[in-house]
Amino acid sequence: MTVSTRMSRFFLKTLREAPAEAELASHQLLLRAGLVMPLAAGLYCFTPLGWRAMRNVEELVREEMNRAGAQELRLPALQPLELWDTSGRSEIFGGALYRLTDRRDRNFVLAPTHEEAVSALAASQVQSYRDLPVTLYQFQQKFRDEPRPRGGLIRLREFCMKDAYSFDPDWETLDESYQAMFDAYARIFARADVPALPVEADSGAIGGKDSQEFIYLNDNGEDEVLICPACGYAANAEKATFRAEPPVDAEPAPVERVDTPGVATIASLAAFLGVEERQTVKAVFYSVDGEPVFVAIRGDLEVNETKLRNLLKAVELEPMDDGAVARAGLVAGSASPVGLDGMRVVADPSATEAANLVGGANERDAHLLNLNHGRDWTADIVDDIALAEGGHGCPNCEGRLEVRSGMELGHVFKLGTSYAEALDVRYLDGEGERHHAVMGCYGIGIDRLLAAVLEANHDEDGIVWPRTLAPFDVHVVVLGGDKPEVAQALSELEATLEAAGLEALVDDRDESPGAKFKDADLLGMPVRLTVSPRALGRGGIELRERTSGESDIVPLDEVAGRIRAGAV
RNA sequence: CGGGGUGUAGCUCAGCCAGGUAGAGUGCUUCGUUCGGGACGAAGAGGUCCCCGGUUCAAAUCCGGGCACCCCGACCA
Repeated sequence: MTVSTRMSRFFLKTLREAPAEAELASHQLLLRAGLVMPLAAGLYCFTPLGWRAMRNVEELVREEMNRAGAQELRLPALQPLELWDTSGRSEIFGGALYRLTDRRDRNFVLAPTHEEAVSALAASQVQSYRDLPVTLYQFQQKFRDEPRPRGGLIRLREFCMKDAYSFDPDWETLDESYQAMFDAYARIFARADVPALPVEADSGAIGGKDSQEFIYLNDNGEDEVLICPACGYAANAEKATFRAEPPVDAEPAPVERVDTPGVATIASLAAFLGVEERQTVKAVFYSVDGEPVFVAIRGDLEVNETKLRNLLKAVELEPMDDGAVARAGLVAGSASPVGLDGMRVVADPSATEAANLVGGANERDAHLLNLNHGRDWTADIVDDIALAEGGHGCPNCEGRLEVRSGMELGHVFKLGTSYAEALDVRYLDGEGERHHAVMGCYGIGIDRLLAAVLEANHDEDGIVWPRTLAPFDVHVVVLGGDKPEVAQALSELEATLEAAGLEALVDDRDESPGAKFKDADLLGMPVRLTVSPRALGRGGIELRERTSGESDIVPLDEVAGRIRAGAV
């Protein structure tokens, strides 16, 4: 049973102008339409109208989770710090983790995510392979002490996430659980009218295998993705690989020292010697968990710090400051992996596979010609640590990569056994042998999805809600409400809508017609019904579609049917 | 955490340079008129000029310190 909501009594204020703080379209609309009110940086109050929208987004996600066979549960947001020490993530999360103590000085955290808690729960429940596979999910507030919340609901310090976790007996069945979630995500974003592109993503230092993000390509996004228009390859910049320019072919020649006065960058070195940047080797220095690391990569490429961090399983990784560089005996601008002592050397294959590269001599204003890996220097670790950039070759075809920005709306991730090991999620197989469960995790930021829905569904007049997410099915504008025939028609209309299960927002305020129409456009319900002497004189109610702007006079007894016909 | 910007009525902003009664539009209240795309008139309510300190006879305004918010960057399972 539904009851229409009277705007004269509804807790809602719209704004004629957007507050100055808002830049993104979604942020402006959220404030102008009165869906949210900022309380502090990264923290928002949802008004009754905004909360209806949030609940609809949540319900859409819930339907698809249930359809995919996941089971809803609820885990606490407040958790003992000990749990996070057990998994090792109190350190990994660092400053982003909200910490607090209780009255007995015991340490707690406000959970930024729930792998630990769900694993602890699974550990207590899962015993046999008969208990698997299982996928559990919840809607829960997450707390992250973000250094810079931004963009309205785009990056928050407290937000609602739908987080799901799958537990499988092995990697093969995990593939199925993962695919079920992937498919559910595709349906969710399609139904929410937000175009989301699945891209390969970084799986982080915690281990794990496949990981994909659903990215809404948008100029205001925070994430960079590389896509190949030719074959459709798409990957987060943190993860992307590429086809580098081939090295210049040459037979190894003897090392030769040259004076290079004033040369301290790859560009100036290449220009000075008249060679290409890909014929040089670049040195970059990092402080990795307190230890200096020398990174060598071909001169035309940049280091991907995420790849490097994962490779070294580093918690803290930052470029070395000038003082640390000097203390390590390195000469910035002319550093060399040749004769380097007491320091780990990590190299990208681009630097080890090319012959006769130009590199630093470890003294100011001098470089060495014809450096060859294996002969003149040797890296401790050789692996892909190169950053893919726009214009690079696609790894899968002959195309060229393009850089686009986008918002991460969802993330699906094959975690593996790391949490199962840390928190002891084990089961007995058919032969009586004990194994760790293989996990996957799957997240969607509900608030951010709501923001993306607004980014993707608005025009110059305001919001254009997708039918599935609109806070109300219809927006009824009442004109001349003091006239008996209008009051009579309105009351019949409300009864009709109620009987049809349609939720209505009824603008019965004492406002001018223009003001009501403007608000109806701003609030963006899919259908606007106008009850007025004029429309009644023409034989019914005016029905106007928000999407097309087309309107029609419809007899009262056909209104519900018309609206339904337009619905999915 | 680095760089930039902004803080004056619910909202958008002016006033600050050059110290002296705190303003406009919009919104809100009341009355009347109006009634199909943010109507008109009249009367009203509404401010810790972000905070603390200093200079001065006098500070929204000048000086010092802090805080908050926004944007860019760093960071972001």
